[in-house]
Parts: sequence; C-alpha cells; structure tokens
Amino acid sequence: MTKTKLTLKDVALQLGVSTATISNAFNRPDQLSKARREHILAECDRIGYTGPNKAAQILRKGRSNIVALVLADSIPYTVSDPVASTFIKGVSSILQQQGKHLLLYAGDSESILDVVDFVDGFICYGAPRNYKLAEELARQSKPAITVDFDIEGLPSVNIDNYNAAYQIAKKAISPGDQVAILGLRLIESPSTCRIYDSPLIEVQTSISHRRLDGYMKAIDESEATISNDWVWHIPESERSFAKQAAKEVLNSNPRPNTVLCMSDIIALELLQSALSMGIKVPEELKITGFDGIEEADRTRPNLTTVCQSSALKGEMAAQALLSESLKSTVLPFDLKMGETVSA
Amino acid sequence: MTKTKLTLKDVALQLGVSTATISNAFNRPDQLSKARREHILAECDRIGYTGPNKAAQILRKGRSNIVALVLADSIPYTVSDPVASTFIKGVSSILQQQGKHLLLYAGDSESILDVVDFVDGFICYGAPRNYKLAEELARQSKPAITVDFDIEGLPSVNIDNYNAAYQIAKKAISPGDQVAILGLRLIESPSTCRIYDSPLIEVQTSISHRRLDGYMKAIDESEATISNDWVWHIPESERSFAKQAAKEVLNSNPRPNTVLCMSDIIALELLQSALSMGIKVPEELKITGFDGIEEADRTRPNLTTVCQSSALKGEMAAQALLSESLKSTVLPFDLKMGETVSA
DNA sequence: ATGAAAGCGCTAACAC
DNA sequence: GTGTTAGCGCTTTCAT
Repeated sequence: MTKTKLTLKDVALQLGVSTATISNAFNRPDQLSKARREHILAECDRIGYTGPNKAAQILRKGRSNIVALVLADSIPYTVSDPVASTFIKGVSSILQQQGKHLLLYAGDSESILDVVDFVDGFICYGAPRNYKLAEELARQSKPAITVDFDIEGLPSVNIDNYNAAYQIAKKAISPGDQVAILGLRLIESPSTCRIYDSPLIEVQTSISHRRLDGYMKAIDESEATISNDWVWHIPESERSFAKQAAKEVLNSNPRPNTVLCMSDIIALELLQSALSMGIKVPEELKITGFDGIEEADRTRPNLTTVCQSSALKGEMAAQALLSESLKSTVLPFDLKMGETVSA
Repeated sequence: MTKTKLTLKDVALQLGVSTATISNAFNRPDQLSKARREHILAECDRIGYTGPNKAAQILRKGRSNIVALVLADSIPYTVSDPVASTFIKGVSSILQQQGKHLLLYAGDSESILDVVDFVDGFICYGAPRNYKLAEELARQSKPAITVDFDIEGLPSVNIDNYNAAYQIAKKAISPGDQVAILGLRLIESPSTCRIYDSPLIEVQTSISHRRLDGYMKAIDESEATISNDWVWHIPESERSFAKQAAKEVLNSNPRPNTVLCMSDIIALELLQSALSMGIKVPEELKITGFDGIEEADRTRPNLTTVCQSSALKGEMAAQALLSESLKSTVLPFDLKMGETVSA
C-alpha cells in the first residue's frame, strides 16, 4: 500500500458529500449545521485527513500567514547581534500571538521577488545591505513597514536618532574636551577606518548620519573640539571591527578624553581595551554608547548610553503591519547615566 | 488604470507564444533556443512581468525552497540565547548559500501541520517544548533531521553528551570534593528548584540526563560526594533563572566546593554571584560550564567548559537535510581548561 | 444548507 | 523546438 496523501476531493468522495462542504467544515463553521460539521471532522480524523493543503490554500486565498522580516545584513550576522535579536524577539512575539509565521530574509540577498508572491507582508529592519531590496519593497504591493530607516511611501518605526545622539553627547561633553566618534556604517568601506573626507553614504536616510549630526551639534555647542581625522567608520557592530577602531583611538597622540560610540558593542570593546591599557574611565576617558543592551549594564564601570527598546520596536512594527495601519511611529528613548561618564 | 498583476498567460498572449514557452524561458533554458529565450526575457522585463508566481509554483512543483527550523522553545527565547543563535547562524549560512529560505518555527506552537504542506523539510533543534511536534515530525513525510535529541527513524546531529560531561567533571573534581550540579530542564517544573526525587522527564532522550549521568559517573569514580538535594533544575538557560539557583547553591551550608553547570550562561551567573559574595574562584569554588560561548572566555577568571561548535552543528544539519542523506552524525567536542578550575 | 463548477497561476507530459 | 492540455488542491460564487 502506497501512502499517497489524502485530498479534499478524496475525502468528499469517501464521505459522499461535496468538496465545498468539507472545505466549509474546516474554514467556515457557520456554513453548515453543527452536527454535520462535527461528524465530518470526526470522520476526517478517523481516516487521517488533517485538513486542507496549505500550499493550495496559499494559491487560492492569496494568503499564507507568512511574514518576511527583511534584515539589514546576513542572517548569521544579525542573529548574533544583541540589538537585532531583541528586535526579532519583539516581532516574533506578536506574530506568534496572531498565528503568523516568520520568514527571515537576509538583506544581502538577490531579490525580494523570490518570496513576494507567497508572503503576506514585509517588515524591513534597517537599510538592507543590498539596497535594491528597498527599491523592490517600495514597488511591490503587499503591506510593508520599515524600521530604523525610511522608504518613500511606507510607514516606519523609528526613534529620533538626531536628538538621542545630541542629548547623550551633551551629557558627556564638557568645555575643552577632545572628542572622537566611533561611527557605524558611515561610508561604503568593508573595513574599519577613519573617514576624513570620504564620500558619505545615504546621508539623508541613514540613522548613523543623523546621530553624527546630533553629536556634532553637541560638540559645537559645548565648546569642545573634534579634529577631522577623529571620526571612525566601523562597518558592522561587531567586536573584531570595533576592537581595531578602539586600538586606533587609544593610541592616538594626543588622545581624546571623550569618545562617542554609535553602539554599545563598540563602546564595550573600547572600554575593555582602555581598561586593559590602564587608562582610567571616566577620569582619563569618557565613553558613551548607543542602544542600551543588557551587557552594557553588567560591566564595571557600567556604560552611559542611549536606551532604546528594540523589543518594543519589533512589537510596534509587527502590530502596525498586521493591522495595516499606515501611520509611522517615533518611539521614545532614555538616557542611561552610567559610570563611563563622570556625574 | 487598475494595476492587476500580470500572469504567465497574459504574457503568452501578448507575445503571441504559448504559456509553456514562457515557462520554459524562466525555468528550463535548455528547452528553447538562446535567442528566443533572451527575447522573451527582455520582453517580460519591458512589460513588467517578473517571472512565474511563486505561490503557484509551490502548489504545482510541490517545492517552496522554504526550510522550517523547529526550535525547542519560543522564538523570543531562542534568539536571545547565544548557543541557539549560533546554531541558527550555521543553518542559515548553508541555506542562503543554497538559495533556501528560513522559516523559524516555535517549539511551543500548536502543530506542525500548519506549515508542513508548504515547507521542503524540517530541522528540529532540541526537543520541542510541545512534544507533540516531535511526534508529528516523525509521522509526516518531508525530509527532517533532529539536533541535540532523537526522534525514532530520523537522522540526527549530536555530540556525545555523556562523555563530554564525564570528562569535564573528571578534570574538575578531586577526591573529597563536595559537588553540586546546576542542571538544565531536568524535570517539568517551570521554575528553578532542587530536584530531590521528582520524576525526571524524557530520561532516555534528553541530553540533560545524559550529562547528568556523565557527571555522576565522574563523581563516583573520583571519590567525591554529592548529596541528593544538591542537584538543581533550571527551566531555561536564562540569567534570571540561573541567578536564583546560584544564590541557593552559594547559601548552602555547608557549601559545595565544586559546581558542575549544564550551560555557560548558568556558570557565568554563578561565577558572578560568587565573586560578588567574595568567594574565591577556584580556591573556594570550582565551576565548570557547558557550550563554550564567547563570553565565557572574556570573564576573569575565564570559564572551564566543554566547547561544542553550535555553528558547525547547524551547518551539518542543514547540509544533511538538503542532501537528504539519512546518516546521523556525532560531532566532536573540546575541553577548555579555564581559570575556574585549578590546574 | 448543500452541491456543481470555475479557476487561483503554473508545470510537465505529450502531441505536433 | 513549440503548442495543447490536464491538473496540482483548494475556495467560492452561484444555483438549487
């Protein structure tokens, strides 16, 4: 006996009713009497029919209950990033609660076209490394929402990066300070480097540039100084990249006494490097981070940083997508005054 | 003008060729002349047809290029666990390379039936919290592979947990030691507690019980002692749960001088608690972990632990699934002698 | 309340 | 090489 899978038609035949009735028994309880429905369901259970084939339903209904989460980077990179995985956490909690499935889509993939036909919508977390994806996203017609960046015509979830950076910098900087900035993805380079006068990328949409502007305003207002070779580009919020930048900053002569970092990972790496070189934090070196990851509060000294709730971002994005509300949201942030900046 | 999506049929009509030819142009280059194919593709591009609808392809071909990763726990929990996210990393690197999509499926979901019809296969990472999923997995007919546990009839990827536990314990324990064990998911309880004589779960398949057996053998052989109320159950490898167990262990009177932990997260939490209580490690307290996460090597003292490559596990599992080889694999592990055990 | 039938968009066997 | 056609498994009008 070959075990070929039962179809709705088979079952209808066996039970001597029409396919529509079986279909209704599973999908539209109101379309048939309770007794009939229960009888049919019981029979299906008995003969081993587990319900309508989902692949066929996707085609027929045009709905799959699959939501694609388009990431900025590759999946391997993203899941090991604490900020991103917290975001995923938020998204998935809402999706699960609504019976939706989560498809992870890497931001360095070829084209969104290979999933667009069978997903119900997109959440796009950060500017995808392959920027073509963003354009495709703008052009296609399924519901979509962006987070931490914008696509013309789509709703988004964001924080006010300019202000957050400005405020944390104001807290950290005193008149006369010598400031350096460890920036995230400011230019196209795949390696850590100073930016000098390199062409900047996506200046208008990138959150990094908004943060940079906020920092600069604060430096300017505080009568501190920053030289044009004291802004670093770090391609990914990843420890090895950050470590190199940390080394370069700390070996500068003269050395900055305040370093503004665009992620906590970067800041923590800098902190660790500084401590192991015997540099006193915050007496000789003040450090600020960005994100508010848990680990940043476990270090001694703990980090002064901007706390944003990535989980909440994820929840908001998922909720907005599922309700198809087209409103953009700006989420609040908190300043966390830690020990890496003197009180 | 309403913008209704183009279908293969529309295009065939417009270009004056048959649907089969268009289909072949996209799927089977060898079935038509190069010139014709290129002409068709160019025309499609011009009129805005981006290729055959994937939902229809899934139904027709019975293949979606989607692989479901069935997790032991909820998605939120899993992505924040460093071991699991490293595993995901491994899986996704292979999938991406092979043009497959990744669907995350929570281990506490209702039933695999709502995806089985449209995914190409399953990777099951750890015994799903809702154990019914494992049974469904055994019964369905798509390719599937398990990791860190077994389902009758399915290939698996594992390490030798018994031996790993035995060996690390042997390294840690000296004659006369008083040993305690911080175990992971040993009983059904959702909260941290001592197990005394509680009924154990899935004793035969659970990796935790294999580890427990390994520890016990080593304790026995080393002429050390463990009392029956010195084995803790921790429901998840999560800091808050671990913290509580750590507190209970360290406040025991008398206090063990050796604690074997079933995950690095647990061990790190214990280490931190011990240090903050002024207990000297390893002089007064020896600690071993399990997994070999990165953070375990960044602490002072760094952790003595069992290193298993979760990324490799993920790669192996994905590769095995895609090649449909039915062989099970036992991966090697390394003992890492850190400073939490005296040399 | 239930059944008949069209067709979602495509692929693959087969005929030409 | 190219076209015709059956049908993947289902849902949903529409008639009854």
